[in-house]
Amino acid sequence: MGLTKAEIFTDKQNKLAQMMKALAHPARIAIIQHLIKSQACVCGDLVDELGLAQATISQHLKELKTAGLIQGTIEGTSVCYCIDPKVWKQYKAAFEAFFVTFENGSSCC
Amino acid sequence: MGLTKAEIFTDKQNKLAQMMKALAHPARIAIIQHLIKSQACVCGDLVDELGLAQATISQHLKELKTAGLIQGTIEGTSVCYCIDPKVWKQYKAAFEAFFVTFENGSSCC
DNA sequence: CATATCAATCGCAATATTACGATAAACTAA
DNA sequence: TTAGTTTATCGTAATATTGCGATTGATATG
Repeated sequence: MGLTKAEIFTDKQNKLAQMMKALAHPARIAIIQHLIKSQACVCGDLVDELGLAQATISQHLKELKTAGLIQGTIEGTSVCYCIDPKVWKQYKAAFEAFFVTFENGSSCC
Repeated sequence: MGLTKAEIFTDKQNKLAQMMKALAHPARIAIIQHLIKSQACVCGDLVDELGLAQATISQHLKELKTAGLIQGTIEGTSVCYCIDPKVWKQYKAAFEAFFVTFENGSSCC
């Protein structure tokens, strides 16, 4: 079916899965890392950095924007992207909260 | 195309994206959480807990097993699943390492 | 042995994702 | 205005994911 049955899961489960999904592609990881590395705002040189077509990059940027992880401000003809620190912290906290639920456990089988 | 161009990204980027993907579905999140909650190993009652068909649960379990996050040992007619603490720690470390790359930053645009 | 139970796998249908060329929209500069 | 630059969007093709019914294989139990 390809259609996730979101209604049978909790809001938290759906949201966490959505967060994971936003980062579940190497291109989006690479975009985030590039935005972080180049301290200042980075515009369209992502196309040169990664080996993907402009349309593809734009699509990934859109997904990251929809996820809230990045912001884009128009600057002349180009657009300036950067991480949204607030959302970043939320992601970080959500991931930490998830991973902390299983600590120092030993496998039982 | 639907085919990720893995060869243009680094190993780390591909691996991290793969990890995210393994958890990028509410059913898999729910499975993990259920395994954690019920301290002891839980076998086939996942089908009763979540509202998904047996075949679907089995498929998600397989993906989690492929990701290394869970182990399954046969116990009579049923199978006993639990988290692999070693891999869990690796995931935790990888996610932390990723999120720590952007700290106390302020949005620049 | 026959039957019941549990989990994995197969096969299929519906939908989602990834990628890209082509085009459009917005702005700059000449 | 015209041409050039940059990014978004559209349309399309290839592939992946999700979900489930049906079947299979393995192991109990009568």
